[in-house]
Amino acid sequence: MITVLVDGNSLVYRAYFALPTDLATASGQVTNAVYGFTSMLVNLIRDRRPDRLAVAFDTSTPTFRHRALESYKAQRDAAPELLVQQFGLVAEVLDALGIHRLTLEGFEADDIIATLATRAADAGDDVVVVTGDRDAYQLVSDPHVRVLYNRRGVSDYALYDESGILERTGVRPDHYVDFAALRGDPSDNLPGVPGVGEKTAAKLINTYGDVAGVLAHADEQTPKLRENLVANAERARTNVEMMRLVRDAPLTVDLDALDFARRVDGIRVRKLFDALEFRGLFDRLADVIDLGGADVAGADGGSVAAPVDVTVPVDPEGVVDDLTHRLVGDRVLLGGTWTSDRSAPDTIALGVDPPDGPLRVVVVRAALLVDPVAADAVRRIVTSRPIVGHGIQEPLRHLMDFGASDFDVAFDTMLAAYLLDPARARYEIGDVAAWVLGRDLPPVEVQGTFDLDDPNASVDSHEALVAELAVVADLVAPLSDRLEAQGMLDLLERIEVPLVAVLARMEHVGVGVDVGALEALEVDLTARADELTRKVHDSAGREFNVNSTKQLREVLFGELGLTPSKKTKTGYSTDAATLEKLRDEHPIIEHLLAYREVAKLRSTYAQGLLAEVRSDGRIHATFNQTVARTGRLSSDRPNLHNIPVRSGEGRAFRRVFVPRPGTELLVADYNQVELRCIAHLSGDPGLVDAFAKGEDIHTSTAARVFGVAPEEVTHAQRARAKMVSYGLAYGMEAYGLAQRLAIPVSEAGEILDAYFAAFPSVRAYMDATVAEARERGYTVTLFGRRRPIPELASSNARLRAVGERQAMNAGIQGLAADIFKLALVRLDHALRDGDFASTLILQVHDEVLLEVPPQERDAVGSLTRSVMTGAADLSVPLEVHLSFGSNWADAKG
DNA sequence: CTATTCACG
DNA sequence: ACGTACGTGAATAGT
Repeated sequence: MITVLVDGNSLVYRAYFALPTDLATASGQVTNAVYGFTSMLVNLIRDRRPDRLAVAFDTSTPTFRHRALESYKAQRDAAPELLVQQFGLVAEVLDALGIHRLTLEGFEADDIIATLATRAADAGDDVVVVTGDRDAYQLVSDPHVRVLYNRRGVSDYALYDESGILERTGVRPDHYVDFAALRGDPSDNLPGVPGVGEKTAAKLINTYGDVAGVLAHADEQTPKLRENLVANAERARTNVEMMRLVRDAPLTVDLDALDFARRVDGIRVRKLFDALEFRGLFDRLADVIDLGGADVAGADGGSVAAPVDVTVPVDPEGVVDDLTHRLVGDRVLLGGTWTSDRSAPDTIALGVDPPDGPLRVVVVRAALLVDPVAADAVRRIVTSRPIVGHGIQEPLRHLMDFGASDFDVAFDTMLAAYLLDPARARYEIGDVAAWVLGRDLPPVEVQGTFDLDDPNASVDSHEALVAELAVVADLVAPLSDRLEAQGMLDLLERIEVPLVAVLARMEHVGVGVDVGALEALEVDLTARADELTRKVHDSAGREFNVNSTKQLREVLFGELGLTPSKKTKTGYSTDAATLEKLRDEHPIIEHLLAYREVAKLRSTYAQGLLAEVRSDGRIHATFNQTVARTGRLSSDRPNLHNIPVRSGEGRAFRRVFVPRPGTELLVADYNQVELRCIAHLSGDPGLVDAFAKGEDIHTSTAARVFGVAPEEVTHAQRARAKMVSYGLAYGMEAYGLAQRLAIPVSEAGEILDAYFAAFPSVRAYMDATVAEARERGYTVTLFGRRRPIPELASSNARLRAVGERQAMNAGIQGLAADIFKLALVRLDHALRDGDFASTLILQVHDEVLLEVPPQERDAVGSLTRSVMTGAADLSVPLEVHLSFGSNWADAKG
């Protein structure tokens, strides 16, 4: 017997915030929460197949928790009006679906669920509690109960059993309440013990068993922790009472009354869903429960299906057979699906498109590739002929796990689409098909063989994959034509396409991390963040969430009466530049700035990077080739392009990036590549000359701008010149320069004027670039890369100014990106052609990291330098700085 | 999901 | 009078 108990309040609340409130009926009734909740319910019925099902809600009467604590009451009263008015509709949906709604005066939905879960588990049911409230973790102490926890949105769930809770929280479910009481729960508006986070709370509870035990042993803790425990003992005890769910609430409903019929009055449901305008939901519902015939709708259009010959081999021998006998052709189509964390493939799809017959596809399930014979067959196919696909980087990265390494990528439809319009948010195959071919993904008529006993092997489940390969084959020619017509085919074939395998290899290899050192940083930063939080609270005279700009605003500009400077959309800004100006007004500012720095390092870098370290002790980030509108690459999961370097404190994180044993790290970076691009593009004699002579560019710029001899240039003048040079690439104005240099706008204006007087061609270039872009509607880099700038045609002057700055920047940043990409491709090829063991592991816009065995040090050093300096032939030389080291920080010196 | 803040080139 | 430097990604709070 499967009993599913849903916390209605929690999920309706989640749905409301997950979906936009412009989801409404024609008459204006907002339905986002009802819609989201109903959708969750349908999925729940589909995935869990409940025999018993109930949804519990809070009532408006106060409970013992409200009586105990004022602050507890405050938060519920804050529920938005647009949400409150949807609860009635939620009830209507549940009634129409024959799902029991439960409420109990004086108790919350949680308590009803705790009580029913306990009863059902005692009766031997398998209980699944569905909620977005972590308090429910405590219920998993019963082995018959699991929690399906809504992490965020309407579809991101995790199912926790006892070991899941332990893994997630660090404590067993029966310890959860005591753990949470120490740590506090912001979503319940219950603060915990200051200085005690997840880690400390888990350690304490696992050592002493419960809050009482921890308090009894407060003496044995470090002085600060002891002090905090003693001072907040009462709060911790109260939290336990607040968080402990009631398992014996006086519910009169009988378990058997919760049976879920799975058969409803379809007409009634249809009427309600029609009124709510839930068309798609009704169809989905029809798949999971019996609507008594009300779901019979007219057949849809029915376009002609392209025949595709698909096989899904069920064993390694089948893989070998199908690949060798069925995939005979000149090129191979490649696609696949993978796990959501991108750590492994689920399937690899391989196809051929013979000119005289239907597309032939073999869908290989990744599980079969553990067999070396199957893996070898796949490897042979993908390394023996040109590859065509849509977003090939991902499958290539996974294929490298199975030993494939030399790829000949012929065409990638995703990259082609990106070059044609780099401003798109997504390049899904369906979007590109609609855009280029003017049609949706074709329905495919699947013929072929598969194992009837294995649902995972069914051809149907691979339909999308097969349709993708079919469309890819159709897209190559039209995309090539368009690129050719726009002069970008070369850019695709000579830079973007060859780069795919290079990036896949870098992702596959990953970068080594000293996990111990990173953990030590986290511990240290956590202690300091806690300390600084206390100092901020002390200075403020009260506790508040320092991370909340809203609360911080109240403290700084309300209670403390400090002077705000700039505004954001929602109120006064509290950013670092603002705080910096207030430094002398109040001691809280110094603590705040210190806190911000430490908190950033802790959350984004210490915790963020640790979470990304794979079991091989390395981080395998993704390098995106179709994200940045300028042609740059971007990095995510994690972003390795913004590892701290400017502050000494942050630089510690570069020390944890280490080469694999037996190798050194080589860092090669272009010297002032964007400024050199400006020099080349503008042809400014002064700038070109300075670079040609190998002068320190910022010093010689300062000399010209400030009218002094180069050896007379002061540090401040050089710093100002540097700021001007870089600001230039972005279209900076006097105001912006003044802000950054903390000087009057008039003075900044004089500096800019002096700059343009010294380098007149630079201004001419900027003007010409903007004019050309306005004319064409897009900019073009030296390598032919285009960037549309629609803002230039806007009637809004502000938007137009934005477009002008983008136009100025696009040619510069884009050229630098093109040069760097070409260097990466050539360097990778040179290393592999030369049979070096050295490998590329990371790139950061103008910098590349390699792991180099000591014996290759000299050869790879000079190879890297020559490839990078030779990547483009500009009117100024490209210079490259090389350094070796045992970590990223050392190799920067 | 949006706004704010902050890390990098 | 108004805004004021380009391009990214991640964490957090709050709606």
